[in-house]
Amino acid sequence: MPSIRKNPAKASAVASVANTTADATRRRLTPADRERQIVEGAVAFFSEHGLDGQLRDLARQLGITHTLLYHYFPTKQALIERVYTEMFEGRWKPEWEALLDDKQLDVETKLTRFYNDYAKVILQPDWVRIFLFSGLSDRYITDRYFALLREKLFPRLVRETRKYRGIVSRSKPTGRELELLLGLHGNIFYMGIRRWIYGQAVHDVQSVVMVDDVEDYIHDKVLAYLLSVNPVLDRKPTKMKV
Amino acid sequence: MPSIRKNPAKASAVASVANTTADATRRRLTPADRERQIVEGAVAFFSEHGLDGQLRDLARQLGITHTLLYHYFPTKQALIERVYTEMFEGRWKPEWEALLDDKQLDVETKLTRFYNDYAKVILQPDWVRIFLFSGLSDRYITDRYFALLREKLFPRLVRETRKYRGIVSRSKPTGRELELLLGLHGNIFYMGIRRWIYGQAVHDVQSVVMVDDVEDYIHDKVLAYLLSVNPVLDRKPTKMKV
DNA sequence: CGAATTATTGACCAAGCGTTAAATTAGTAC
DNA sequence: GTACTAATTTAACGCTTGGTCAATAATTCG
Repeated sequence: MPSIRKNPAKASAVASVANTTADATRRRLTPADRERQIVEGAVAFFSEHGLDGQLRDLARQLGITHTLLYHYFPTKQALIERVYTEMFEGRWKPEWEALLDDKQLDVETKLTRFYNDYAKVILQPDWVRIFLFSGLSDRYITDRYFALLREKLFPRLVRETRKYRGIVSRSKPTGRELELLLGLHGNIFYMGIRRWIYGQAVHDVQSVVMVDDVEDYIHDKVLAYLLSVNPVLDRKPTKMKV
Repeated sequence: MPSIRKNPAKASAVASVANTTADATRRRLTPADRERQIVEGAVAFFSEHGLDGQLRDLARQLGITHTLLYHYFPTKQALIERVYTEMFEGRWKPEWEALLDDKQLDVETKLTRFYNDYAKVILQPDWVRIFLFSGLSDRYITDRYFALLREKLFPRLVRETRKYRGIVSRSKPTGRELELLLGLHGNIFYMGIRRWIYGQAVHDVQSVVMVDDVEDYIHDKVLAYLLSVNPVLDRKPTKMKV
């Protein structure tokens, strides 16, 4: 076997893409570091190529061989699940619940603050794309995540909305109540879809920036939701013939 | 070669799944029929398994060999593009433009009627799923489709919204105007996402029916949009410190 | 420095992929 | 029936995939 380590320079050149640390010649990271690197690389990689992306490509992107991945994760699915828990379960902030439960703040303020901070977490390419990839395949993460929302978020938002309307009922939310609420929720998520799925910033094709305006837009959407909630929910569902 | 046509019964048994016509033993369709069958099968298949789905599986689902697909479509991509044009380009109704241009009807009626009919076209599993699959991969169809919307739909909706507000300006829509409008648009599309991507009818986990309520929900959403458009667009974008 | 540890690699496998070409067989016309 | 056409299948190629395992070499510790 005349293989004398073909060309270490090539490998590290590729590795430098993912390597945050400057040292490009270093190999043999400590297991903890390597594992971190793999997980973070996997997030970016799966986000772009989907969960069907090839491990060899991921490895190449990290500047390692694909077999090394198997040293840290027994199977591809294990790596994927690790990505799931790290990205989604781990990013839910309990303080959001506290914020929505706060008895001092008014409803508009709470909703605006919550969705602004929430948006900072979920309105990111990795989050949005992996979430949809999962929804389109086995729904492993979307199912778990919606269970989380149904338990910790939606009841609070329904309660706050009712408080805003001057209603104190603790009864099961109606279909229209939830539909309107999910409208707001999806409205905000749709900003991410447009940007990182469709690649359409739409409101201004030139400046894909939009970052600065996002808080204003979210405030707009919360306001629009609250403004509509009374007239719409009081409306008789007169079926309009089409 | 001792192959005496292994087991024709097996093949046609599988075929019967996709075969609408009763005759299960028939093989050798006319080219036109076979091509239709392939395209329709491909729509359902790609919608479920994504555009990376295997041709062998599609063929099996149709009860034919995968090589026969190549007799009708030179390459997999050709088949996909055929699906694209048939499903998306072909389903845009020019009458929608006429409806929105109608000078007799009031804005609320027009928007409600439009989105109700539009929803009937796009709020279907094949449409939503293939659209997102495309957005997550090469964006071939989403790019083309958004070009369509930007040309034929959004300007009309902006114009109608302004008419509703009592404004006649023909100036380029502002970011907030479009953001609000796309909010409505995404709001409706999000109903499809919830149903066929997340598998969450959410408003009532039991009855995944919802079909009857959809018209009411859409009317709600249009109403909510129109109600919010004045207060929101008149609001000073005072950056709320968070 | 030398030995032990273990992170990392190269070669390999079986299965599955899109695609091509030749063989077969169903339908049709005489 | 026989011959012709073309729809359909069988067979096979080249490539990629997730996964395995023995060999290699960087690091650590005495």
